[in-house]
Parts: sequence; C-alpha cells; structure tokens
Amino acid sequence: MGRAPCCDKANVKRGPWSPEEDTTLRNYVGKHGTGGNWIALPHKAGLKRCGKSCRLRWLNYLRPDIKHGGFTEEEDNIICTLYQNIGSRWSVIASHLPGRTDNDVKNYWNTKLKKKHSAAISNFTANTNHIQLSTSTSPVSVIKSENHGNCFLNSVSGSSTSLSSTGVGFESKMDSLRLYSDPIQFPLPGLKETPEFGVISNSYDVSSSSSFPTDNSCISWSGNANGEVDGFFMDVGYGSAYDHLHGYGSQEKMLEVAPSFANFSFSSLLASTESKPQGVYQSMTY
DNA sequence: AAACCTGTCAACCGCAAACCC
DNA sequence: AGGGTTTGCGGTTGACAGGTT
Repeated sequence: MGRAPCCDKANVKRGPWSPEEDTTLRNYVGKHGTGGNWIALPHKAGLKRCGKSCRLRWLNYLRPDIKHGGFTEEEDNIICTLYQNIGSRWSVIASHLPGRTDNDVKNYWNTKLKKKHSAAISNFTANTNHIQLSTSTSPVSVIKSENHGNCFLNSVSGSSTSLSSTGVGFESKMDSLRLYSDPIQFPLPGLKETPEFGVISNSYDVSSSSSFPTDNSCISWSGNANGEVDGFFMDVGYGSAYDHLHGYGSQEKMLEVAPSFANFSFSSLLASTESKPQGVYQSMTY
C-alpha cells in the first residue's frame, strides 16, 4: 500500500498565494502559532491549502525575520565557502545567514553564484598550459584539493618557497591566475595516501613568507603499492576560501606532484573518464 | 510589434528523518 | 519495536518579467 498523501489534492488550492491568503496565514500563526501541526493548520485557519504549502509559505516568505532583497558580498562569500566545504546542504548554509531561507540560498546559488563558478571552470580550461610549477630538481604540477572530494587546479602568484620541514625542495614558478576545475573529478590512478608527516591542520600566508612552516603542515602520499613517497600534500592557505570568485586568498590544500608524476598532462587527466581513487581526497579535512 | 529566449524565484514534489502512539 | 504521521530537506518545475532578435 502506498503512502497516504499529506492532503486531498483535489480540494486544495495550489499555485501562487494571494495577499488575502497571506494575511489569513499570518494572522493565524501570529495569534495561535503553528500549533506544532502544519497538516491541521490550514483547516483551522480557514485556508484551502495543503499544510506543506502553508509551512513553506510561512517559512520562506511570511516569517517576520525574513530578509528580502539582494545578497551582500559577505553573504556571497559565506555561501561559497560553505558550499565548497559541505556541498548543497542549503539549510545548513542558510543557518549561517540570518534572515535567509534555504530556498533563497539555493535559488541564489543556482541563478548567480553557480555561473561565477562555471566561469572559473572555463577559465581553467582555457589556461591549462599555465599550470606548471618547478622544483629544484624537476618540474612538478600542483593540484589543489578540496575536502569534499572535488579537486582544483591552482596556480599561485608570488614568491619562491622551500619546504624545509620535509626536506623536499619546492621552488614555485607561479602564474598570476588562479584556476579552478571544481567539480571536475580529478583522477590520479593508483594514488593512495601515506600519512607520514602528520595531518594538515593549519594555514600559512605564503604571500608574505619565504618558506613553509616546519610543523605538521604536510602529509606525503604514495602512488605505488610499495608505499614509496611520491609527493606531498601541503596546506598553503593564504586567506579565506573563495578566491575563485573574488580573487583573494584561499585556505586550501595543495598537492605537489613529485617528479614521477611530472609528465602528467592536465588535459589528458581532465579528459580521462577514470573515477577518482577513493580515500585520497576525503582524508583531507580541515 | 511579435516571437523567442533567458533569468528569477515561488512553489511543488518526493524522499528520508524524526516523531508519536 | 514497529507502523503510521508529520516535518524538513534538496531537487525540480513553471509562471512571469525583461531582454533580445
């Protein structure tokens, strides 16, 4: 037997709410509250609406603390940051934005912010040749990784640095563009994590620092079955986490691809249909 | 001026979790 | 404990407005 419908669809009004209905609902909730039962509310309030519809109308539109109107840049930033970290959990994101509803945030993302995101992806695609770093011994590539499994390519403007804590020379030849590939699933065949140097827990301002710090800011990873180290994850955070939209710093992790991976072509990686190896990126939590 | 296209956003739908008896 | 009910959530739809051809 199927699930009982929440209301008799034949006898409820649907579609846009009239000002009269809004007034009725607002007055009823103002006087009696929701009574903890949205299903019964429309009947009590004298509305020919489904309880779900009443709830939605109240939560998304009639609530007195709802903030209408455009989103501020600060709100943009919060949404982008949270989306990067937790994905499309709109109610959680909305809870960080007083007066905003999950529906608002979702619509705003889908109509505005997602496009900026896509534009960034296009930018990346058009500039793959720029993504190239070098070490003292061999060219390396830099992959920027996110904790929810998507990966980013990134080039960082600025200075040369060395990684004295791990003994791995790291001299960057940086590009001024920051390029992102999210949500491209970036396959590195056979890659597995080898947590040799601890967990990533901090971020550092590389724009004003000549070297990476000497604490547990790196972990190594292995690309072969013998567990030999092929590279290092590094947290090179230099600010907040939405620079792909607004052009400033980011608290992200970077993956230095060691010489054995240096001949990887980014375009072929992107074209690859291989699935991302499990357990590599997910371990990279903030 | 009309047809078509695009962007926006309110509202709906279905599912799963939470709750209640 | 288990089944039914309600709530909350995220994805999707569709009406409408404004812009473009």
